Amino acid sequence: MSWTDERVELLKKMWNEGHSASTIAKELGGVTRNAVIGKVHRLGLSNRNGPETAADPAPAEPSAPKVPEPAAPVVDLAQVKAERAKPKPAPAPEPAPQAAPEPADEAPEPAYMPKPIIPAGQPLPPQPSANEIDPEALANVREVEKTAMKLSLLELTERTCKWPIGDPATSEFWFCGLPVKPGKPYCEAHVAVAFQPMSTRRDRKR
DNA sequence: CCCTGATTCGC
DNA sequence: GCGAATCAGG
Repeated sequence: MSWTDERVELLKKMWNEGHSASTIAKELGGVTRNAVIGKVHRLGLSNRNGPETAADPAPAEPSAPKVPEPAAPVVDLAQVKAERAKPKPAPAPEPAPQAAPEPADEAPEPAYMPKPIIPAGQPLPPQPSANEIDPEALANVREVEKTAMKLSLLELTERTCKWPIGDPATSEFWFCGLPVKPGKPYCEAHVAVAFQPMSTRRDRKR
Protein backbone atom coordinates (compact mmCIF):
# COMPACT_ATOMS: atom_id res chain seq x y z
CA MET A 1 0.00 0.00 0.00
CA SER A 2 1.12 3.51 -0.66
CA TRP A 3 0.13 6.85 0.69
CA THR A 4 -2.33 8.03 -1.87
CA ASP A 5 -4.01 11.36 -1.46
CA GLU A 6 -7.16 9.77 -0.17
CA ARG A 7 -5.35 7.68 2.34
CA VAL A 8 -3.34 10.61 3.56
CA GLU A 9 -6.48 12.62 3.94
CA LEU A 10 -8.22 9.95 5.89
CA LEU A 11 -5.14 9.68 8.01
CA LYS A 12 -5.13 13.40 8.70
CA LYS A 13 -8.80 13.49 9.47
CA MET A 14 -8.75 10.56 11.80
CA TRP A 15 -5.60 11.69 13.51
CA ASN A 16 -7.06 15.09 14.16
CA GLU A 17 -10.19 13.47 15.44
CA GLY A 18 -8.11 11.82 18.06
CA HIS A 19 -8.08 8.27 16.83
CA SER A 20 -5.12 6.17 17.81
CA ALA A 21 -2.51 5.18 15.29
CA SER A 22 -3.49 1.56 15.47
CA THR A 23 -7.14 2.33 14.91
CA ILE A 24 -6.25 4.42 11.91
CA ALA A 25 -4.01 1.70 10.62
CA LYS A 26 -6.84 -0.78 10.83
CA GLU A 27 -9.18 1.58 9.09
CA LEU A 28 -6.74 2.22 6.31
CA GLY A 29 -5.67 -1.33 5.98
CA GLY A 30 -2.40 -2.47 4.56
CA VAL A 31 -0.36 -0.52 7.03
CA THR A 32 0.77 -0.92 10.57
CA ARG A 33 0.40 1.58 13.31
CA ASN A 34 4.10 2.27 12.95
CA ALA A 35 3.58 3.26 9.38
CA VAL A 36 0.80 5.55 10.46
CA ILE A 37 2.87 7.14 13.16
CA GLY A 38 5.78 7.52 10.83
CA LYS A 39 3.58 9.21 8.28
CA VAL A 40 2.05 11.42 10.88
CA HIS A 41 5.44 12.68 11.83
CA ARG A 42 6.57 13.18 8.29
CA LEU A 43 3.46 15.18 7.67
CA GLY A 44 4.42 17.23 10.65
CA LEU A 45 1.13 16.82 12.40
CA SER A 46 2.37 14.91 15.36
CA ASN A 47 0.94 17.54 17.58
CA ARG A 48 -2.67 16.53 17.53
CA ASN A 49 -4.13 19.84 16.37
CA GLY A 50 -6.07 22.08 18.54
CA PRO A 51 -6.22 23.81 21.87
CA GLU A 52 -2.80 23.64 23.40
CA THR A 53 -3.40 22.17 26.83
CA ALA A 54 -2.38 18.87 25.49
CA ALA A 55 -3.79 17.05 28.42
CA ASP A 56 -5.22 14.73 25.80
CA PRO A 57 -8.26 13.08 27.35
CA ALA A 58 -9.47 9.83 25.92
CA PRO A 59 -10.09 10.03 22.22
CA ALA A 60 -11.24 6.92 20.46
CA GLU A 61 -9.96 4.52 23.03
CA PRO A 62 -12.66 3.83 25.52
CA SER A 63 -10.44 3.37 28.48
CA ALA A 64 -12.73 4.08 31.36
CA PRO A 65 -15.93 2.09 31.29
CA LYS A 66 -17.31 4.43 33.88
CA VAL A 67 -19.83 3.39 36.40
CA PRO A 68 -22.81 2.03 34.57
CA GLU A 69 -26.04 3.85 34.97
CA PRO A 70 -28.45 2.11 37.30
CA ALA A 71 -31.29 1.12 35.07
CA ALA A 72 -30.26 2.79 31.87
CA PRO A 73 -30.79 0.17 29.20
CA VAL A 74 -27.75 1.05 27.22
CA VAL A 75 -28.90 2.93 24.25
CA ASP A 76 -27.41 5.69 22.22
CA LEU A 77 -24.15 5.38 24.00
CA ALA A 78 -23.25 3.66 20.81
CA GLN A 79 -23.89 6.84 18.94
CA VAL A 80 -22.04 8.84 21.49
CA LYS A 81 -19.04 6.74 20.88
CA ALA A 82 -19.38 6.67 17.15
CA GLU A 83 -20.05 10.32 16.74
CA ARG A 84 -18.06 12.25 19.19
CA ALA A 85 -17.58 15.50 17.38
CA LYS A 86 -21.01 16.41 16.28
CA PRO A 87 -22.88 19.68 16.32
CA LYS A 88 -25.42 19.60 19.02
CA PRO A 89 -28.96 19.12 17.78
CA ALA A 90 -30.14 22.24 19.56
CA PRO A 91 -33.84 22.01 18.81
CA ALA A 92 -34.35 25.36 20.48
CA PRO A 93 -36.32 27.54 18.08
CA GLU A 94 -34.62 30.81 18.84
CA PRO A 95 -31.33 30.49 20.51
CA ALA A 96 -30.13 33.53 22.32
CA PRO A 97 -27.82 35.68 20.28
CA GLN A 98 -24.36 34.26 20.21
CA ALA A 99 -23.70 34.99 23.80
CA ALA A 100 -21.05 32.38 23.88
CA PRO A 101 -18.35 32.79 21.28
CA GLU A 102 -16.89 29.67 22.71
CA PRO A 103 -17.03 27.08 19.96
CA ALA A 104 -16.77 24.33 22.50
CA ASP A 105 -15.99 21.95 19.73
CA GLU A 106 -14.54 22.80 16.41
CA ALA A 107 -14.33 20.37 13.58
CA PRO A 108 -17.93 19.22 13.53
CA GLU A 109 -16.96 17.23 10.50
CA PRO A 110 -19.33 14.35 10.01
CA ALA A 111 -16.19 12.30 9.73
CA TYR A 112 -15.19 9.56 7.41
CA MET A 113 -18.24 7.45 8.07
CA PRO A 114 -16.75 4.89 10.39
CA LYS A 115 -18.98 2.10 11.47
CA PRO A 116 -19.54 -0.37 8.70
CA ILE A 117 -21.76 -2.06 11.20
CA ILE A 118 -22.63 -5.54 10.27
CA PRO A 119 -23.97 -7.05 7.09
CA ALA A 120 -27.50 -8.13 7.66
CA GLY A 121 -26.87 -11.64 8.63
CA GLN A 122 -29.88 -13.07 10.27
CA PRO A 123 -28.29 -15.56 12.59
CA LEU A 124 -28.42 -13.93 15.92
CA PRO A 125 -25.48 -14.70 18.11
CA PRO A 126 -25.27 -17.70 20.34
CA GLN A 127 -27.85 -16.53 22.78
CA PRO A 128 -28.80 -19.64 24.65
CA SER A 129 -32.26 -19.72 25.95
CA ALA A 130 -32.35 -18.29 29.40
CA ASN A 131 -33.66 -21.35 31.13
CA GLU A 132 -30.74 -23.32 29.85
CA ILE A 133 -28.02 -21.24 31.38
CA ASP A 134 -26.69 -21.02 34.82
CA PRO A 135 -28.81 -18.27 36.30
CA GLU A 136 -25.86 -16.86 38.10
CA ALA A 137 -23.73 -16.69 34.99
CA LEU A 138 -26.58 -15.13 33.13
CA ALA A 139 -27.14 -12.51 35.74
CA ASN A 140 -23.47 -11.82 35.76
CA VAL A 141 -23.45 -11.35 32.02
CA ARG A 142 -26.27 -8.88 32.22
CA GLU A 143 -24.25 -6.99 34.74
CA VAL A 144 -21.02 -7.16 32.80
CA GLU A 145 -22.63 -6.09 29.58
CA LYS A 146 -23.38 -2.78 31.15
CA THR A 147 -19.69 -2.13 31.18
CA ALA A 148 -19.02 -3.56 27.77
CA MET A 149 -16.61 -1.64 25.63
CA LYS A 150 -19.12 -1.71 22.80
CA LEU A 151 -16.60 -2.22 20.08
CA SER A 152 -17.30 -2.28 16.40
CA LEU A 153 -16.25 -5.20 14.30
CA LEU A 154 -13.10 -3.44 13.22
CA GLU A 155 -12.12 -2.63 16.72
CA LEU A 156 -11.96 -6.22 17.82
CA THR A 157 -8.58 -7.73 18.46
CA GLU A 158 -7.35 -11.11 19.53
CA ARG A 159 -7.86 -10.15 23.12
CA THR A 160 -11.13 -8.34 23.11
CA CYS A 161 -14.27 -10.24 23.89
CA LYS A 162 -16.08 -11.04 20.67
CA TRP A 163 -19.44 -11.66 22.25
CA PRO A 164 -22.04 -9.88 20.16
CA ILE A 165 -24.60 -7.81 21.94
CA GLY A 166 -27.80 -6.59 20.40
CA ASP A 167 -29.31 -7.10 16.99
CA PRO A 168 -26.92 -6.93 14.05
CA ALA A 169 -29.78 -5.73 11.91
CA THR A 170 -29.98 -2.52 13.87
CA SER A 171 -27.59 0.13 15.00
CA GLU A 172 -28.11 -1.27 18.43
CA PHE A 173 -25.27 -3.67 18.01
CA TRP A 174 -21.74 -4.01 19.22
CA PHE A 175 -19.28 -6.42 20.65
CA CYS A 176 -18.56 -6.83 24.32
CA GLY A 177 -14.91 -5.89 23.93
CA LEU A 178 -13.80 -6.53 27.45
CA PRO A 179 -10.51 -8.36 27.94
CA VAL A 180 -10.79 -11.98 26.94
CA LYS A 181 -10.01 -14.88 29.10
CA PRO A 182 -6.65 -16.11 27.86
CA GLY A 183 -7.14 -18.70 25.18
CA LYS A 184 -10.82 -17.90 24.77
CA PRO A 185 -12.63 -15.62 22.38
CA TYR A 186 -14.75 -14.17 25.14
CA CYS A 187 -14.36 -12.40 28.42
CA GLU A 188 -14.80 -14.32 31.59
CA ALA A 189 -18.49 -13.59 31.97
CA HIS A 190 -19.30 -14.62 28.44
CA VAL A 191 -17.11 -17.66 28.59
CA ALA A 192 -19.23 -18.70 31.52
CA VAL A 193 -22.34 -18.82 29.42
CA ALA A 194 -20.68 -19.90 26.21
CA PHE A 195 -18.84 -22.91 27.48
CA GLN A 196 -20.85 -24.80 29.98
CA PRO A 197 -19.65 -28.14 31.21
CA MET A 198 -22.10 -30.95 30.75
CA SER A 199 -21.97 -31.56 34.42
CA THR A 200 -23.34 -28.19 35.37
CA ARG A 201 -25.99 -28.54 32.71
CA ARG A 202 -27.12 -31.91 33.90
CA ASP A 203 -26.93 -31.12 37.55
CA ARG A 204 -28.80 -27.91 37.21
CA LYS A 205 -31.96 -27.88 39.12
CA ARG A 206 -34.79 -26.17 37.42
C1' DC B 1 0.67 -7.82 29.55
C1' DC B 2 -1.95 -4.72 26.99
C1' DC B 3 -1.81 -0.46 24.87
C1' DT B 4 0.00 4.56 23.44
C1' DG B 5 3.02 7.74 20.58
C1' DA B 6 8.16 9.00 19.51
C1' DT B 7 12.47 8.08 17.42
C1' DT B 8 15.92 5.88 14.91
C1' DC B 9 17.87 4.25 10.85
C1' DG B 10 18.46 0.89 6.95
C1' DC B 11 16.15 0.52 2.89
C1' DG C 1 9.78 8.80 1.82
C1' DC C 2 8.88 4.61 4.13
C1' DG C 3 8.14 1.67 8.13
C1' DA C 4 10.13 -2.13 11.35
C1' DA C 5 12.49 -2.03 15.39
C1' DT C 6 13.01 0.06 19.30
C1' DC C 7 12.23 3.13 23.03
C1' DA C 8 9.51 5.40 26.69
C1' DG C 9 5.42 5.81 29.05
C1' DG C 10 0.35 4.54 30.93
